[in-house]
Amino acid sequence: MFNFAPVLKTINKREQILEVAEALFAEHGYEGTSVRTLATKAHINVAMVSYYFGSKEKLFEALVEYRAGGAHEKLQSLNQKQYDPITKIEKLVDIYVDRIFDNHRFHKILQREIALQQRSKMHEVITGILMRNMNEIRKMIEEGQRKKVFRKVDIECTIATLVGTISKVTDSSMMVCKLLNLDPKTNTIFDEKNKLRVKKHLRELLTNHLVIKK
Amino acid sequence: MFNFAPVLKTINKREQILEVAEALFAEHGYEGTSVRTLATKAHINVAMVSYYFGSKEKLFEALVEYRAGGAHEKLQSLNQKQYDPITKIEKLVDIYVDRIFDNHRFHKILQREIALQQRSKMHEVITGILMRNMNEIRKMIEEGQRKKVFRKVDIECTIATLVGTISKVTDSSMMVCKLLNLDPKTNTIFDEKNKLRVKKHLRELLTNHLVIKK
DNA sequence: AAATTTATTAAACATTTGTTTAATTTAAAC
DNA sequence: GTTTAAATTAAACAAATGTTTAATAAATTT
Repeated sequence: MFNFAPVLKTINKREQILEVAEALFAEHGYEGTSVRTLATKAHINVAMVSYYFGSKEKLFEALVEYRAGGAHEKLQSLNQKQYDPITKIEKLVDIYVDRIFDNHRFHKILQREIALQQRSKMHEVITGILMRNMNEIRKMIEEGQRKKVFRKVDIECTIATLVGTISKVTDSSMMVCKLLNLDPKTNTIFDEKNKLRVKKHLRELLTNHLVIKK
Repeated sequence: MFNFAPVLKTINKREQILEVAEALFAEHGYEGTSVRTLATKAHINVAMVSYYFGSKEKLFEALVEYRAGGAHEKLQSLNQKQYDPITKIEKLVDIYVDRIFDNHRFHKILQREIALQQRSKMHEVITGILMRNMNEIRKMIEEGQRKKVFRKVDIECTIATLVGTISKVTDSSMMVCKLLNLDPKTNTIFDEKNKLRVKKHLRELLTNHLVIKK
C-alpha cells in the first residue's frame, strides 16, 4: 500500500522553513534576513534552503505561492451573491480585515515588496494578485452606483482608504500599540477585539462615504 | 573677510550624498542599498561616506534629521488658529497630502523603518516624531467633538485612515499607476493633479465621517 | 539484506558587504 | 611661499553574504 509518512514529513519541513522565513522577512525584511539566521531559527542546516528551494529568492517566491492564493476566490464569490450594495460593502470589510489581520506577517512582506523596486519578477506577480482583488472591489462599488444606492465617489481613492487603513493598523504594530496605549509585549493588535474595532470603524466610515442619504 | 565658499561646498557635498541616499533607500531599501552603489551614483569615493557621516547607519540617522523636522510646527500652528473644526480638518488634509506627496521618498523610508524591527534606536526617534504629529490631529478631532460639531468617532482609526490612504497612494506608486491606468514612465502620481484628487477625496470622506448632519 | 534514493551535515567557495588605512591632492591660513 | 588643515583617493581589511561541494546518515525500494 501507499506510505505517506515520508512525503508528509518532507512537506512539513518545507512548510516549517516557509513559516520561519515568513516571520523573519516580516520582522527584518528580505535583505535583512540572512540564510544563516533563517537556518538557525528553523533548526536546519544552511544548505537545506538551497536543497529545498534552490536559492533564497526562490524561497521567497515559494512563500508567495504558499500564501497568496484564496483571497480572490472569496471576493469573487461575495460579488456573485445577491446582497444589496451596503451589505456587500460591509461583508467586504469583514473579509478584508480578517484576511489582513490573520495574515499580517505575509501582508507586511507583500506591502514592502510592492513598495520596493527590487526583484521585478516577483513584483509583477504580486501586483497581478492585488490588482485582481481591487477590481472585485471596484465592481462592488460600481454596482452600488448603478443601483443609485452609492454616490459617485472616487473609486480608486476609496479602495486606497480601505486597504490603507487596515495596512496602517497592522503594518506598524509597534506604533499603533503606543497610539492605543497597549503594551507591545503583552498585548497584540491582532486579536479579535481590535479586528472588531477596525471593522466597525470601516463600516461606518465607508457607508457614510458611499451611501446616498434619503 | 570671511569666505563661505569651502564651507558651502562641504554642506553641498553632504547634502548631495543625502539626496542620493534618500533616492536609493526609497527605491531599494536600507539593506538593499550598498555604500558602493551609493558612492557610484553620487559620484564620490566609497570612503567619503565614512568621512562625512562616520558609518552607513549614521548616514541614515543624518538623513532622518535632515528631513524629519518641520511637520510638527505646521500642525501645531494650525491647531492654534481660530478656525472652526471643519475648516481645520480640511486644512489638515491639505497639509498632510502636500507634506507626504512632496516628501514621498523620505516618507516611504520612514514607513518601512517603523514597520521593521531593525535599528531600534532610529525606530524610537521616528516613532517619537510621528506620535507627536498624531497627537496634534487627535487634539483637532477632540476639539470638534467638544464643540458638538464632530461625532464620537474612533479617533485612532480615523488617523489611520488619513495617513493610511495617503501612504497607500504614494508608497506603492507602481501599483497605483496600474490602478489609475497611468504610464509609470511618463506619468507621475506625485503631480498637482493627483494631489488635488486625493485632497478632495479625503475632505469629503472625513467630513462625511466626522461632521454631525443637521 | 543489499542497493538506491533521499535527507542532512560541516566545510569550503567566491562575492559582497561596511569600514579603515595610508598616501595624495586640494584648499586655507599664516 | 611655506605650513597646516581638509578633502579625496585606491587599496586593503575583516566579516558576512548566498551558494556549492563532497561526505555521511537515514529512509525506501528492490
